[in-house]
Amino acid sequence: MSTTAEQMRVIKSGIADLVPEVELVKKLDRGRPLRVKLGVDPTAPDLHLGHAVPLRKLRQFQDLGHTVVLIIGDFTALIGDPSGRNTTRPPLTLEQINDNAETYIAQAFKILDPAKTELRRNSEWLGALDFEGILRLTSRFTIARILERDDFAKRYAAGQGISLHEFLYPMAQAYDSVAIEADIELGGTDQLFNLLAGRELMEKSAMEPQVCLTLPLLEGTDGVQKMSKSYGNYIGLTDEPAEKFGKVMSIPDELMVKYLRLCTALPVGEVDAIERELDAGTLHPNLAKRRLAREIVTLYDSADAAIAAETAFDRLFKEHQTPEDVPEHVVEACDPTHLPALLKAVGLASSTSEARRLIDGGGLRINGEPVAPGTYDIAWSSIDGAVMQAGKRRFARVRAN
RNA sequence: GGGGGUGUGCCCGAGUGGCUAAAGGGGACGGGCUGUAAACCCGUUGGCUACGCCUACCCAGGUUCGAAUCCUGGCGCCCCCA
Repeated sequence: MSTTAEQMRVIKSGIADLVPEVELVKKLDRGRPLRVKLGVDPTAPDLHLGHAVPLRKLRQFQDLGHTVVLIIGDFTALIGDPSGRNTTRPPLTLEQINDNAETYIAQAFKILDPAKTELRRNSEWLGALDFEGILRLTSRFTIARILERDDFAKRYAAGQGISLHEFLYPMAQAYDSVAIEADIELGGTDQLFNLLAGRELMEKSAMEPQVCLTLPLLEGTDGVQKMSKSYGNYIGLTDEPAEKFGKVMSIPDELMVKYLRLCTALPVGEVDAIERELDAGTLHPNLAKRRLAREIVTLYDSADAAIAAETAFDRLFKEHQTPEDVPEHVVEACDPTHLPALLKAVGLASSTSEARRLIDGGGLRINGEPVAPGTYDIAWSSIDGAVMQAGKRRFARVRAN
């Protein structure tokens, strides 16, 4: 195992906060593997790079020789983490939770080392609590303390209503830490309160309290909102390599280093070097971003897939050629063909109205040729087997059945 | 238990009887520029084989020539008092 100083350098790379740092140093100095906790909500079936951030950090811990305790919050999902939300979440059904948990685990092990991972579900101990146990647990917290949590405070002040069971979320999560005897718990910055609750509860339970490590929230491809499926700005771990590559290329420059640090397996020193070169202007941002996109595709798919994705990317955006794998649609031949209906049928537009807007806005090309605004009927001969392009990156080919 | 408020398009938010498919902003989409980045400029943003028709302002009724706007009942959310 490497020295404490070396470990700290890796651990601290890219993180938001570490409270308290001295305690982690003390724990590391003992030279024993730490129990590193991450609790996840099986609320979304598909993981994206945002979810992967804490998982990557866990992987770094594993590579340093520590043990990861991954807790599937199958019980807390019944509450739904209110963090960062301004409304109560609809609770999931047990079936949804179990299904989500399955896909979560499968995807998480694309990042984690199974040999150094202890997989637990918190229904194991939370489900065993009876009402008395719950009363004992809740007696350790005060309303005033809970209301210190930023999002609760805001919602309370704004009169938005907080369901009582949401108050229990931090306590349940804290109890997880007690149950598995965590040395350190990871989470997003919006999790700090919950992490500290775990620390406090451990102290009150006469245990050595866990250290809290927070990671910055990862902005999505829009560069503003945190990455989330509901904002449509996410890069999914199971996205097609070409799509993954393209999405990474579209992130704002300012986010590149953050992505390199939090989403790739590059050594800390190398990321530091890239950052310096970017700041100094000796490395072109576009090259750095390509490197980033390759790293990410390589990580989740393969090196070959990364090369193929980059080639396809250049073909499309540098040489302005149509991609090789255009989805083909078989339709009923019709002469003349009503273009809006066809675009809708092949999925290039969600409605005929939208299709018309696309045409009238000059956003439609057939075999690379722009279609004149107002062209709604078109001869079948000019579209049979042709590649239709909507905007810059959506393509479809049509054939008669 | 009592009193009050509020509910508009993807989101925020104007509108209090006709000129409203509904101001403005955000977002999104399309075009230009470019490194598919950012910034900036322009256009679009309910549906429909479409110079017209249909559906829309929480839901259901009603008043009216005409309602998102008025009335009745319901539902949701919020506040205050007890």
